[in-house]
Amino acid sequence: MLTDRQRMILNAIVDDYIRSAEPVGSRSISKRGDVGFSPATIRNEMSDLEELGFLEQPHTSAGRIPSIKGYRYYVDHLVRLGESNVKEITNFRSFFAERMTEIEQVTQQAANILANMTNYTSIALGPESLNHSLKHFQLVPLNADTAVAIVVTNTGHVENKMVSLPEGISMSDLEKTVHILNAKLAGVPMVRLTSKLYTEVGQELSRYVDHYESVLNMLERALPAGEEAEQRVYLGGTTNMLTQPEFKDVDKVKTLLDLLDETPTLSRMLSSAPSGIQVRIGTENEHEAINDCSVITATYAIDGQSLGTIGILGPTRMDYAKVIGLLDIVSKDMAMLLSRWYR
Amino acid sequence: MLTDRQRMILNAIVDDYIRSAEPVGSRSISKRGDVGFSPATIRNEMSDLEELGFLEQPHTSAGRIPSIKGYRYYVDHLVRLGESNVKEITNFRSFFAERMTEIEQVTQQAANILANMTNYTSIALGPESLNHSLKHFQLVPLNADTAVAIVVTNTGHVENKMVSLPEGISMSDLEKTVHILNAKLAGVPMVRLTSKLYTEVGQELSRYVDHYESVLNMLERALPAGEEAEQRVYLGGTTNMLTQPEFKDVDKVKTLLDLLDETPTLSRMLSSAPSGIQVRIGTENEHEAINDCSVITATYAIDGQSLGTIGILGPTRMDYAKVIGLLDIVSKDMAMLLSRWYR
DNA sequence: ATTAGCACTCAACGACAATGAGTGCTAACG
DNA sequence: CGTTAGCACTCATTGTCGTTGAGTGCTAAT
Repeated sequence: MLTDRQRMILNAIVDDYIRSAEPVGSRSISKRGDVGFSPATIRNEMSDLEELGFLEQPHTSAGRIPSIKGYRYYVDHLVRLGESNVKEITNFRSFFAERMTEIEQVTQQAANILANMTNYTSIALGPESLNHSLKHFQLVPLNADTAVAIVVTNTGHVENKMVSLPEGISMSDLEKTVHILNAKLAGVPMVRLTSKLYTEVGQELSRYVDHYESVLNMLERALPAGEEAEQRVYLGGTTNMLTQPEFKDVDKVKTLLDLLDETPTLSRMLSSAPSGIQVRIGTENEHEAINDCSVITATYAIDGQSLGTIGILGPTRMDYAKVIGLLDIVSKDMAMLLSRWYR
Repeated sequence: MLTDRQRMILNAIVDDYIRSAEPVGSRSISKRGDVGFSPATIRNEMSDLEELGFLEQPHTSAGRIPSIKGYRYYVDHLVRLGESNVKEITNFRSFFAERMTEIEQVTQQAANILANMTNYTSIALGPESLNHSLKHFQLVPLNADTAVAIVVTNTGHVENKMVSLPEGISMSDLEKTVHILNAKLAGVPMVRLTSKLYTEVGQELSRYVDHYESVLNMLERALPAGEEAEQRVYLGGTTNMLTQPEFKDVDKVKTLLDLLDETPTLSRMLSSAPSGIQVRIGTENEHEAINDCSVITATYAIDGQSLGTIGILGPTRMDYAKVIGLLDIVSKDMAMLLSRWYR
């Protein structure tokens, strides 16, 4: 579709624009050296490239900037993933050498480090706790009518919630209840807890415990309901975008930051990403607020089971080579790191 | 110190400036009606007020704006806390009518609502968990060498942490350990846990459990260490500031948002607030990033014991009357709401 | 096919005048 | 004597108008 020379020129323009954030003209390309043609020749090619939709001109007497289509071609065919900064990677690994203990911490840290290394904003989606299974359930009564319900998953994730106890329930009944629940539901996937509660626990409960219906009701409220167990979203470097020249306008900043505050939206955005690395450029993103941003996501997995997603949000003019390389490595590292929890 | 007329004029200027964000001139004051003098007279007074340090002039041919000292006088002597928007308050209360179950949720919600009502940024400091005492301790083994340690306080707050188990410890020893710890430390204030661990639990443990030293060591890591149990900070309306005209400069925005990301700094800032309502105007704040902001904090307490602090961060030109009134009511409501947990 | 040459376009910048909101001062007024 | 009308003055803001220079597109020469 494109001649070699056109590819070279497109590549040069995108590279230059990524560095400078300013429209690049024929002369500066010519001077770079790697395209050995005169400005005039390059101009002709640029004109063609514009006609083909790979370039745009902010106004007649300015240089060219890549269009969405141009970036897309660059990402798909031109970007070379040079040995992504070795120093930074070892840096990343050393951070995690001291074994972190909480899965949440690991994810948050990874997000922070990625944001620091790239100077863009990072968004990480923790492992879906719905894939986990119940390890242990516990009720800690605080006083006569309230208790804390605690759920521990096989991965060490803990959720807790306050529940009000059925009136007049006895301590021993409470203990029996917890015992039965653990006996029957340990090992059950989190998603199926509520349904299994009725099929498995119900009758057993009715045999040993008074008012078993209200107890059952209480238990249902105590267990994390499928929907509300939203995947947690971790953000890193939210303010990094403010250093990018494309965000010198406060209104733009506000719409972006407001989007970043909407956890459910982010969650949906990332969880819809396919496995492996995906690049969504400009208007390829659904949300208008980031129509001049790009989002690169990497989903990591163990044995084909997806564990989580980590993404970088930057201006369309972002350093694709660096970010893709980094995400590739980091996502693989994450999978390794997390494998501890998933044996 | 000031004549009645000067007070009236100062009040009018601050009010006007708070509304308009623009230097206010003698003519506009005169037209307001509540100061029945000609522009010329007002000009003379304004000149005096400037000499006294209550007003400032951006440049010779502009109106006046209040100085820090001017705001201070306004806050201390002039502001009238008119029945702070009844609708908004009932609004606030109805939000909490449906009893929230988690103390964290309550605080976060309060922060969000305050931010919405004021259109400024709110910062809330949760109740210090250090005042709480141990209700229940639990170890849930995940596999042969790791377990989740769970600590429940008397207020229903749950902390959890992963610990690696001493090698080759038996299940029954683990159970004994947990049992002993609960027997000995239930009711002990969180701050004293670690110290009591050695004095109270140590020898008991040595009597019943093998390798009791490594077990003790593990327990110490499992309990929340005093320092790391930082008070949690809840933010609301971080992006609200971006709608304020004083933040049309992205650099300013960045320094502010960066400050808001530093949880420990915020925590220190709020926790140093005295009981009751405090107003810190402009440079009265230590941090340079908010030298043109004001922070109003309210600390709420039950029976003289401070439970937490809630604050509003806005431009110096913020609506003091509204915010102070609101904070006063909200902080009292918070105390009531939380009293449930602290009986 | 490539490139030198040239006319043309247009954002960015600076100079300059016009505008007008606001002041300070002086003199008049009740 | 306190108040106010009048007036000259200041200065940020706005708009106009060349100038500059980076960059293009086209044509003709190589």
